[in-house]
Amino acid sequence: MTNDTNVTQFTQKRDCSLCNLSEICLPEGLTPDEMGTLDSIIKRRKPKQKGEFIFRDGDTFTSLYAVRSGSVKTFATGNDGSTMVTGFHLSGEILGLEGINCKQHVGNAKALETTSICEIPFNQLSALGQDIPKLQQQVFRVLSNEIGQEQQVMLLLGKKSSEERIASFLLRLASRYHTRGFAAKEFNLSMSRSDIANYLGLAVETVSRIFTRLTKQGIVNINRKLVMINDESALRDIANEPQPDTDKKRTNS
Amino acid sequence: MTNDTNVTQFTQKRDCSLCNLSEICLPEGLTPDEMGTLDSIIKRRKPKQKGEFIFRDGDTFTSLYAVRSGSVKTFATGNDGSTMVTGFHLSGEILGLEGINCKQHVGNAKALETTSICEIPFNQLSALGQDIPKLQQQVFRVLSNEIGQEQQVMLLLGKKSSEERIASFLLRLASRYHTRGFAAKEFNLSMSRSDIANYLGLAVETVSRIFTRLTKQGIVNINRKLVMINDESALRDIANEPQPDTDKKRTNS
DNA sequence: CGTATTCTTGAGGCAACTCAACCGAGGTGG
DNA sequence: CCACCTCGGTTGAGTTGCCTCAAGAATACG
Repeated sequence: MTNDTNVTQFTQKRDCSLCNLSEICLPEGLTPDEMGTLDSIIKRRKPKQKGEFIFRDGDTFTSLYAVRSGSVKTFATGNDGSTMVTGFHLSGEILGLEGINCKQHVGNAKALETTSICEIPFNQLSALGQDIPKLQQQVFRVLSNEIGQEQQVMLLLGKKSSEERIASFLLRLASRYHTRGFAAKEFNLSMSRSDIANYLGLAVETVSRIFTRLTKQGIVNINRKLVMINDESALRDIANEPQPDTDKKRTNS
Repeated sequence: MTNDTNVTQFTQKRDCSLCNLSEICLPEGLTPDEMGTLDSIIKRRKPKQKGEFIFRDGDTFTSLYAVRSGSVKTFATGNDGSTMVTGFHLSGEILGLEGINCKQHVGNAKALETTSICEIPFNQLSALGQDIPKLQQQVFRVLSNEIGQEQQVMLLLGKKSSEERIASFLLRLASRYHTRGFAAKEFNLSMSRSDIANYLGLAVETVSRIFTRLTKQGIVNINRKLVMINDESALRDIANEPQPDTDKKRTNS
């Protein structure tokens, strides 16, 4: 869990089998052979620079996109031109799932930093799914997972206060970084305050205020883009989320 | 309740091919042969009465459930015991998609009225998907569609005012009834005000107030459970949603 | 450097919530 | 048949959390 790897290896390993994300990405659970077949359809283009689009609203849907490194935001553009952030995506996550239904992307995806992407042509993936049951299951699983995640966000947006939203957001980011093998207690926010605010349905000022409040309380330490979580338990309290079961006694009081 | 029509034909047509929902449900686009194969795995149990559960939070996931008639609400139960409505589901819609990922249902589903359900064992569906490409695609499509729908709700919850939420909600219901061949301008709310409020992230009182306000303005006519939409265009204005691309302009104001 | 952008901080207003009372339909039982 | 209760829905009054507006501070960038 070091940070030195920020010097992105351009000479990235091209195969899924060599990618350290294969455990949490699409290939999870495939045999080496199957993974090789999957590999053969995946296109790996040159990394996107910050601000570049992966796809745009209305683009014809042809592929899913897996984030290999870096991060991406997805957002919709309202009829009035306003933008509405619908998600942030870290390495190992799949983008573009909304497009399958209508063969057209609904929303935009843009790199928040230098980001490398694996492009997975969907027709070919679908065809492979016919031959490799486990792969079909994986696609189902990824789609289902996305549905579950979004329901979580719906709950957050519908029921939680501003402070709860921020706390949940930070915890969720921490947990996702942790899953990817990065430090969970110290990480960088690759998105702006205004992206965060937009995503959480808050005003920028509110996000800023709560960041400073939580910092003053010593629960976290947020300075510019750098987040340190000092008291995860307190944060979880604020977020109104159950403590993880690492601790034997659950909700004694 | 006026249950005269509730004496539904218990002897309902059992085959997808005879179901008037086949156009919008899972079998959409399958050949008669394929539909027959799909049919063979579908279990049709006796209808659920109002208040009965289809599945509960934490239940082992084995099947998807298609609403054949009636309506269903899905809801999560918070750690504090509070309930949070995550969706309403009409005929032709598929429930339980969130469960695929972890082989366990996340949330509850409960009939809002007498409701008949087709149970689709997922392992068998998945296996059939291997043999019937079009079926695999359909499952992908249904999952993707759910993702898109949920993103819409996220937007609604994150950015819209109470009035916009109500208007959107009514329009969406109308449109869904329309798709199912029911009248779009006049329908029944099978869910309570408090379910609606909970779903939309509002207080019951707010829902009530806006219903009466919209009624006084003549835009709709909401009396008890019965909704009539008098001025769809105005409602769309309030919802801040684009007018449908109909050649004839309805707004002659 | 100067300018632009992002972030922070403060003051004030309003939309939606909470609290509380009332209404009306349905159901129950005397 | 009416008295009573319950429960969902409506309405009003007062409160508040978050937004808006405005201005200043910090940082990025050409």
